[in-house]
Amino acid sequence: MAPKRKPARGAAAEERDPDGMFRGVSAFIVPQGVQGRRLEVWKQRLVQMGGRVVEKLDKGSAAAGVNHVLAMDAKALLRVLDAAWLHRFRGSVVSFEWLEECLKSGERLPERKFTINHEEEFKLKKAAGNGGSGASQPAKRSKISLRILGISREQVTRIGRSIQMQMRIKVQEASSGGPSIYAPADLNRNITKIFGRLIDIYRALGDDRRSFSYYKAIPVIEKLPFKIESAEQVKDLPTIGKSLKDHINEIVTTGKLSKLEHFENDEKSTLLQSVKPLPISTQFSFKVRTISLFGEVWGVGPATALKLYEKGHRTLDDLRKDESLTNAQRIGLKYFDDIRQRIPRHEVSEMEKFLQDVGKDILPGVIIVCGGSYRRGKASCGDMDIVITHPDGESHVGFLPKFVQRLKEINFLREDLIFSIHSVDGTDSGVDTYFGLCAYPGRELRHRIDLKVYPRNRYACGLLAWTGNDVLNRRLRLLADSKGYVLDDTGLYLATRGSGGKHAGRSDAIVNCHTEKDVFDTLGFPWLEPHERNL
DNA sequence: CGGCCGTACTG
DNA sequence: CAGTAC
DNA sequence: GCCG
Repeated sequence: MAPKRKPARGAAAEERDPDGMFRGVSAFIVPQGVQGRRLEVWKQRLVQMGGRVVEKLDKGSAAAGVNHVLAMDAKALLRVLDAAWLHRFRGSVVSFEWLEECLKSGERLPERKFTINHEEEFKLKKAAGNGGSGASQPAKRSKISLRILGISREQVTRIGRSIQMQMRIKVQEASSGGPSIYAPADLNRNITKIFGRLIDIYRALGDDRRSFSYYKAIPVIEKLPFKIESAEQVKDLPTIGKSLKDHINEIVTTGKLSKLEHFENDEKSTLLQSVKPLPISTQFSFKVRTISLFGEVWGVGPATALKLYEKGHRTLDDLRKDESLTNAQRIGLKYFDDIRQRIPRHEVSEMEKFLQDVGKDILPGVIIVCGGSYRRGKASCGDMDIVITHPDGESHVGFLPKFVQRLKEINFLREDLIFSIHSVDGTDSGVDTYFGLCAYPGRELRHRIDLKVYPRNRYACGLLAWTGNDVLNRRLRLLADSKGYVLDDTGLYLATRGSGGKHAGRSDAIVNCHTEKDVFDTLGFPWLEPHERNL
């Protein structure tokens, strides 16, 4: 991210003493509970005396060198910043009193006495009302024995599943004890629920970009410690622009969103609408739902889902009869219900161990790690992402085929989706890939599993990419790009830009990164433990 | 207004 | 190549 | 959809 600092407005008029008492202070100011006029004066003073005011806090990443957060009190503070962020924040969090006293006395007073105890306030709030959630995640290896027969068969509504599942998980994790860090719960469900539906609708229609905009807004809204009652409270939140603000306004005033009603009731509002003048009816909701359902089949995306719908298919059973499906799609269909089931963490843990045992038998020293949401500490996983390498840098070659074969022999791997080998010929950076279905030993229920084998010198980037989450991946890649690199799961490269502007390509040589930390360091991104990568 | 991660497999 | 997936 |  290009470090664009915005000089505090008005500071230009006065001159600035870089050695003033606020030298080194880089502050974000929570503008609540204080008059704007007064605020401006403070900002001005701060800057005049060597400080810096950061106007916008880019949450998620460590906000551009901010080392002070100033607020009226804990309450105001938590209105704007979420507890999790504050918990991670290493600088001082002090009340405006500090600023006032410093200005009054003319010297920089110790900050200790003015520290805002937000942790305490948060706990109080939590105890008082809605249950907060713990960002606990220790996730030690649970040595639970395997004879657990029941598989939770919660019937997830087809529509809105992704969001709901995310929430469910969050709640699940929350219930384990530990120091309470983390954000509030359900307030504003009225809004996020509707956005969740929009996400699915737009995704089903193939408008991923738009879908993603709603997707990004949800966590931002969820983190708010209060119930939104007016669009005003939300107007300059990141990810919430004109349109979303209007949506929120409508939802909080009328309780619903006409746009969504349209989508669900009225055919004519569709984006996919072609020439035919379809009769107004409740068909759209049905169509969206159906397309959305089809799109949940592995290998079926928006385009294919639409084609299938227009062919007249309406149910998954209809699809089963269709001849045009690819191999993988057929498998996805056959095990549709299986794949949908989430895998309890302890089972993933056992399967990881199992894979390690089988692996080292074939190739001593082989490193096999389960990445994905499992590595990020989640309580349950949608699939398993297995990342593999070997310390010696060469004997990983040819491992995957043997591994897969063995895993099939012992009935762990069941169906193939994709299988490609490059370690031998050296193409694709020598990365071998297998996507398929597996079953927990002794069961038939299928799970999605991905196996990726990397040469040791590319392993760090592979592990990083396959641990995710996708938001972090995107952020890192963007950051890499801004710093003249190209990052993907096979390595970190020096970008070779053509004479023009755009990314022309990348150098052949990878920047040496032995560990994930090396990648973070090279990019200048603050290190995040795997469990901190749930952005 | 254009960009929105970057790359590989399938058919 | 478009579509899909990660 | 949002952002610069």
